[in-house]
Amino acid sequence: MNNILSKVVFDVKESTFLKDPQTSELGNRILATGIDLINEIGFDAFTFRKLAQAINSVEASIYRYFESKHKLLLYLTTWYWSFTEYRLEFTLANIESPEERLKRAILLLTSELDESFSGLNIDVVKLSNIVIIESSKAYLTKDVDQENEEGIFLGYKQLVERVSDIVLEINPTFKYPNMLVSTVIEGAHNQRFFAEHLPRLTNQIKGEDAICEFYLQMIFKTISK
Amino acid sequence: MNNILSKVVFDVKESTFLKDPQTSELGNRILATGIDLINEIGFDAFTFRKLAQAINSVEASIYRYFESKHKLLLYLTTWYWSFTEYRLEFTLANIESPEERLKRAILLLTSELDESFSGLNIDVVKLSNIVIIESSKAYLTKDVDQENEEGIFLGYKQLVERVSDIVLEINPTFKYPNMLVSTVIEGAHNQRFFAEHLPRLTNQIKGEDAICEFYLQMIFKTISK
DNA sequence: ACTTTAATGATAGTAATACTATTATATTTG
DNA sequence: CAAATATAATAGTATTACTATCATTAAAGT
Repeated sequence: MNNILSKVVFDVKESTFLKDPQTSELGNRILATGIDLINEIGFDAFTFRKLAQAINSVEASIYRYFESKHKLLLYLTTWYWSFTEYRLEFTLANIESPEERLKRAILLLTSELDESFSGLNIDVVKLSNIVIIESSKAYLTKDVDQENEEGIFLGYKQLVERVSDIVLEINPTFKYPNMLVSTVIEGAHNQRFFAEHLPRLTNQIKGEDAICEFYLQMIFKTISK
Repeated sequence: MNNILSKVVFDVKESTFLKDPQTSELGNRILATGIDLINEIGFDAFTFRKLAQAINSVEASIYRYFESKHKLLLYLTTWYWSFTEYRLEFTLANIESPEERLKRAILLLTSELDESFSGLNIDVVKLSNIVIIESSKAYLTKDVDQENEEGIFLGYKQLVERVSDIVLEINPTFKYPNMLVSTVIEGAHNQRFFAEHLPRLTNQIKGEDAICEFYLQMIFKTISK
């Protein structure tokens, strides 16, 4: 799907930015180098001052795009969900069997992103690592309710509901589709993190992607009648 | 189990504190009021200055107990895991059937803590809310590896492995017991948070604790042959 | 009772963070 | 060519996350 991507714009809620960073060169540098830097030093140690230095600019200029580093994180995660939903639609296109659709969806949501996508100024491999480690910090705050009202999490909810709908196609009486899907998405992030840093909390099996395998089994068994 | 608790000491790794807060009056005030304050304003807005004011003391005194607010969070979460493991052993005592043991374990890990436990100077209901919202921030940092080496997450791993062992009793060929259990623990936290703040990511069903029900079903179906 | 020690309080200070404001300069657009 | 816009440069503020020093008080040892 590589070169199609240059023609696609991924939705990001306007309330995450003051000025759309994709519309200027500086804005794009903020995104690209921001992703690099967060990846390298972690979101907690990341500051706009450090980012400004890395792009040979100044703090004040970055603040014209983003109110705070938290808003930048929201921007990046919502961009990622929009990107993921787009990939999902591609993956599901022309597939009829709901079981096959669900399988493909779960694989997409749980596997490691390692392909590079040309035509994007955003390094999605690095971004997906940021999402694994930092995205929960985007909502685990005292501002969730406010930000939720502003619609910031709409993309994430849509993604969850899209997959939930496939679950319901397979088993219309299953009572917890959203719970199942959000458990899988967040769980897969956690397990990737555990595999690298706290391996006793997970299981790694040589020659297979245990995380994908586990969640595939889990989801199909759980929704079976 | 109420009054037994006053005789029990829960393990907390020494590397989380400089001076054991449970051994002094000020230390205990730091814990009790710290929990209140984190609960109220959230960990991000929480500072030692604010805590010092709340207990009529000074920042410097708190720093004699904890190196940083992050270490205090580690202290609280490891205390909580130790407390949870203790409750788990109580809940499983004298129960033989592994299915019943697993059921009880899952209920304990996924249900809301709302009983109060006398004989403790720590408000475990508030602490469990902190664990739901903030505990993942304790490990989602660049210091995990270091802190893991210091043994800080041992209690959590033990808890996971204890429940994993029951899973293996029921199905010795199941390949992903730790993954399953850590998915349930972290998932239950997420779902409690979603139920309150991002309800479209979960499913709520009148008259039942959907979170417990879901994870019970999920776990038993997933490990079935 | 007297002395040492330990624990806390009071105060001060530093470097970094998370911003806001102002002005100057360069670039684009109408 | 004028007006608007974007960025850079500089400065400044309040808060955070600490560290250091010294005085006071309380407890413990002899």
